[in-house]
Amino acid sequence: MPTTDTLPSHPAPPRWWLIGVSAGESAADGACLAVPIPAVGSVGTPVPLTQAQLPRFVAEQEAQGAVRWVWSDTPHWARLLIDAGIRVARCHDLRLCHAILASSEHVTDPAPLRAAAEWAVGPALPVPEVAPEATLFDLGLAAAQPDSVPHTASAALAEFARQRTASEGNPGLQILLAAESAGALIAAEMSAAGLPWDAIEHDRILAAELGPRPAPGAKPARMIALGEQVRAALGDPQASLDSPPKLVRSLRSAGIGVASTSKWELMEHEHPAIAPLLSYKKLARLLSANGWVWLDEWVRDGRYRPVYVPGGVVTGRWASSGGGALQLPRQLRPALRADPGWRLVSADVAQLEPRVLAATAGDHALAAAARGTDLYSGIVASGAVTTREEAKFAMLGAMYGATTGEAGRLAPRLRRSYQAAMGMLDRAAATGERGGQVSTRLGRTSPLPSPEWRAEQAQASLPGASTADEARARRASREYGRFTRNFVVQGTAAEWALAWLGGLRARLAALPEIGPAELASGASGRTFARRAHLVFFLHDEVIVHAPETLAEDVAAAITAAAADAGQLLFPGAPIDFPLDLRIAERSDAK
DNA sequence: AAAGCTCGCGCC
DNA sequence: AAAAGGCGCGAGCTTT
Repeated sequence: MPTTDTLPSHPAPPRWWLIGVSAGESAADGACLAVPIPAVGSVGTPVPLTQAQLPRFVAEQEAQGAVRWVWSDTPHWARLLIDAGIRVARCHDLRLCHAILASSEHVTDPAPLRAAAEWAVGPALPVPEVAPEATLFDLGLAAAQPDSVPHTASAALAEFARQRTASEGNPGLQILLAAESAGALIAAEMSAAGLPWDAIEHDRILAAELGPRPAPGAKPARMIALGEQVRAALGDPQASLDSPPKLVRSLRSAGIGVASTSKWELMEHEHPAIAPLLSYKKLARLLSANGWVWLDEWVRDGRYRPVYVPGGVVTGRWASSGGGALQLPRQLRPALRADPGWRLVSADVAQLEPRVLAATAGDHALAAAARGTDLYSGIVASGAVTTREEAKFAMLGAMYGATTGEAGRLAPRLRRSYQAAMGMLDRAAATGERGGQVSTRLGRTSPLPSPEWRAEQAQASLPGASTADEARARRASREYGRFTRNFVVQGTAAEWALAWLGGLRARLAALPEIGPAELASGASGRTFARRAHLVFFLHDEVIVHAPETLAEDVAAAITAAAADAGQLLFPGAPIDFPLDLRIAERSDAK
């Protein structure tokens, strides 16, 4: 396998340029300003540009060496560049970075950032501090969020200055801001490129499960047949299977004592109606979530284009909006298919979160268990538990705060073997139970609990509090502790994944473009038709669409980027992040 | 009619 | 199989 061990390092520190809308009186529609920022606190002479001139200007600057583009909102600005075929190496997304800094407990004076509430737009809103003297009027103002951040150059310059001050002297935060911004670029590029999708294979999978595509509004044949079986077994020809409340009533009249229609509960009962009902529910889910309607709406010209929302989850994970990109059922994986002459290079990290836990906590015993490729087998080998399944369940339970059941029973054994890791989790939980904040490795900070949560805790500690008040408050307290316990692991894992993605993007950019002869027929108009590019990212998994001739190089780049990410977050730590790598025409269902 | 809710289940 | 963290989405149903 060819190696890509070293990246061309930046010959000079990146230059900073800010791009914004020109707000001058004489500014025509679409007039922009590019403002050089030669040093902290200084601003060079702005360059006026039309929107049409912008891509070329950006490309010229990129050609002269590393630039970091500062802008209000990546989807807004990157789209112009991507459509013009221009790739930027780095950016600084003011909206996303504002969200991180305004709520970070590592920023000494967040007040100027919090006062600039016009930048607090989007899903990763910091929970506003509610001062005791705040009036309802103040709260109303704080709650009224604008639809988008300001795009003017002057507003962006002011916000950038606040952010520089806030992150000064904190290299962790600076890495996080860079990684978050790289993620925003990648999300925009992945939406533009699309995930190569074989609609015919998708239809084949649907037809095999559901029967041929029915007329609009009609139920597929297999669902009709299963529905009849269920109704016959229940002895209730009118039973509705699509409304949980009605279905519960039908099941109870047939003597099946369920309180809900969840499959876990259904599976506990022996009745001839159960098996066909579970099959029916599975098919109904497939049809409504990823059926023919989804295919028509989301797949065009052989590409599925989901909308990713970087920073959409408080822990730093991405969310998605529309198309359900983060919930694609494994069943449909075979519909992911490379273009002719291309390959899908897929990689996922084996047990990312426990590895991150071992590295963050500096737990040598857990790091030793992770030494091989399978951390859970390593835990078994250490003698803490007896089977791999037990190890997995106990570890997930420890990170999620399980107290009962099998995971709760196994917890003490992990606690003995991995004191540092479990101690870190317990401290994070204790902080959350008190209503405090915790932070990830690089400094993303958990939100404060809501004012209602605080009121509930305060109520329970009053002299006249009822036992019910106390029990409710304790439950809410434990719940928040489970959240902060998980936050430190999930959030740091999300940072590792962002660093991996960002590093991979840089390495892919260093790979050659393919020549016109290798272009797939009909592909010349596509974005990224000539180079290996990211097409999918899901928490601990990436898929790169690559020309066949470059597939091995891409695999090496993915591996090297994973090693880089580990060193960036945990320099010198004795932990690695092994990958499951596959090069194939189709993504397999695993 | 639209908006908002819960349920259930897909992903990690 | 186990029930513990983070999500998005569609369907049904209730409220406005």
